[in-house]
Amino acid sequence: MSFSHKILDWYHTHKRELPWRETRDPYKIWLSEIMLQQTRVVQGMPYYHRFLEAFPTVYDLAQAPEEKVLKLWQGLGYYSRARNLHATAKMVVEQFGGEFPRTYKDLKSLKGVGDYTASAIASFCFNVPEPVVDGNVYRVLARYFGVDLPINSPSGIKYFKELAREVMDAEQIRDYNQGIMEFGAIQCAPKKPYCLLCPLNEGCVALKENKVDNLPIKNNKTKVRVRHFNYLVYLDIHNNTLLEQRKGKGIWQNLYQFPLVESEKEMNPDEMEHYLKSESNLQLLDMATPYNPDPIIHKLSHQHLHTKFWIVKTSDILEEGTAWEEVSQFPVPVLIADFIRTLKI
DNA sequence: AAGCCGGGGCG
DNA sequence: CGCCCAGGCTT
Repeated sequence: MSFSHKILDWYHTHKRELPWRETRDPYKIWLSEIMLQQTRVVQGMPYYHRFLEAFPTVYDLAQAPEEKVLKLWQGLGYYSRARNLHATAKMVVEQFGGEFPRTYKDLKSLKGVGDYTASAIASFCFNVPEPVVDGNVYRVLARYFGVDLPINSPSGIKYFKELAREVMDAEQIRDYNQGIMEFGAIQCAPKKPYCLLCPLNEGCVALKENKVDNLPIKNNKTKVRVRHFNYLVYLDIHNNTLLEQRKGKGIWQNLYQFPLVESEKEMNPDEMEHYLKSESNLQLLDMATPYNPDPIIHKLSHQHLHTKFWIVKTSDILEEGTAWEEVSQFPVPVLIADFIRTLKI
């Protein structure tokens, strides 16, 4: 039996029942695919249901304010996905008459839709014979065929895409694509796959050559950058505080936060006092006090944010401020959301 | 070609 | 603590 037929057989026996597998509606498929980029199924699932409830159609999503989209996305990470999701909803409504395009090429022109996602939507919804190559597929192909090209090198990416196209089942592309990903997620797992009862163990090069733990190959380990954040949690006598929206290039674009002072090293109360006296026009009631004397270390995949929250009480009225009760309405990073939850006014 | 972009779970 | 997750965009 061929590689693809073994995948299909395994899939029909072991597939999980996932909501986006019960439909061919490109809106729902697209939504699920964007959410599942670099995200586990269990993590994305509740967001998927909440989004469909809030935005039943692409028109509802297109008409929503971006803040509402970001708020619903809060906690899922990689927020450019949410901004691109919103932009694409508008594109579909305005340029495609509310209907998703049906070809790989047109799908790939949508914001946030790259090679994988275009192939996924085209094959799942419209039976277009395009192979999907995600992290699962890289692992399955690298092991089964014994490919040691780095999966994140241009030559590796090209090679795996061509290999995926050669071994796919074009006649059953929807189930085959879902099947090979599911096989990678469940059976050919990253760590400790149970090769003893794998239906593909007979032809698996990695198993034969004892390379299962060494494939796939991936280089360029990301190194972590350490930053020191000081958030100024202003409070006036009405319990109003200040929020600002993150602009520019870096992390958390368009999300909200308290006014931020970034420093080279951890700041102590004297340094903060000095900073506030020189940079702030507000009348302070007493010294700024760190809510957490030991920095909270918020870990992103490529940055460690050593963070102190400073309570800054002022006798002035924060005219541009936000009532503390309203703060939780804004889309914020998890770091901020956790703090808001724990602070008792 | 390399870097950047979140948050969570697991061994 | 490092790796991985239904990747994509920017430089």
